[in-house]
Amino acid sequence: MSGYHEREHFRSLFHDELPALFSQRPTDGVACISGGPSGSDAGAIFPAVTFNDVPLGSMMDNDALPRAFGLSCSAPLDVLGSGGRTGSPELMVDVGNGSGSLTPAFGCGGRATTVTPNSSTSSLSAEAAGEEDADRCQKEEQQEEEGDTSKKVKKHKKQGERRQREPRFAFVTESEVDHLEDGYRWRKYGQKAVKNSPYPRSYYRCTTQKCPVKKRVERSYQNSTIVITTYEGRHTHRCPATVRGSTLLLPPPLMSTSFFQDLVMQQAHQLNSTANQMPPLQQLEFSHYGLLQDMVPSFAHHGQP
DNA sequence: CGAGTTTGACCTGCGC
DNA sequence: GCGCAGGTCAAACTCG
Repeated sequence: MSGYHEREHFRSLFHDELPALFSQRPTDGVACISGGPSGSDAGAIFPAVTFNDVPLGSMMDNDALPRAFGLSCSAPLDVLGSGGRTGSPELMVDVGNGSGSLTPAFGCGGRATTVTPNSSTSSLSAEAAGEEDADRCQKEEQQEEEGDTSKKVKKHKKQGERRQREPRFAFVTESEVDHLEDGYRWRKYGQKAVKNSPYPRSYYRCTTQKCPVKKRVERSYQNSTIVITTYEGRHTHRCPATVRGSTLLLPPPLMSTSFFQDLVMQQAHQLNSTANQMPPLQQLEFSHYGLLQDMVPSFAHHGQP
């Protein structure tokens, strides 16, 4: 089977590229990338939650995943994705601090019929960045107190407001198109050349008012057909594509969203309660059509104000 | 004319 | 402290 090699291919891709994406590696009590230098699960066989016919637009609701796994923004979380060339989007989630792991993985059993015309493969990764924010906020506050007058042009921070960096989720997508259609509207606000890469990195912001979500798009310098899209933040609104009525096209749920969420939250709870033990990998095998479609739009409403 | 893109300058964090 | 690289801003520009 080629699946293993494909998975390894993307895993190595992540190891090469994600350090750049996730340059601020958490240190204490946080998760490590699957199979990474931490070696937490270097040889692990990832359990699979399988779904078919995943609309990428739904997956792109980056808010869904942390909630799907019962994690708050501050939860230590790394999600590592890998996938194959044959339209096999996968999602791997590692939760823990190296002393344990919770690794539900989404594997797609082949045909991925996406709503986007320009994607054939996608994967996902995430990071939490709480500690860094604390430091940053402290420094910002300090700067304000000191009345820094060297800022000639602008201040990035709002007065009296702590800036928090949201969790990030990186999709690795094989595509000829840089900016993948994901159902949301984005406005490009910057582009930077990336060191050691011939391809620039583009910065996008959700155009919806007061929506803080940003995303970065860059190509792999190793494989120019691979696009790495990193989402940051939570959408404060529904996916425009969904609002337009696409939800009516979704198949009826065959497994309840709450069931899945409860299951994963239960695992997370188990992990927390056995912090120093290696929890058994639990395998979830869902081949039901439309599981994620059921999961994601529903989660998109959880925790909304 | 409004929305989106481009691009140079500036800010920030981090390693040395 | 300095330099580098990533990230962001905002004016200028383009496009429909």
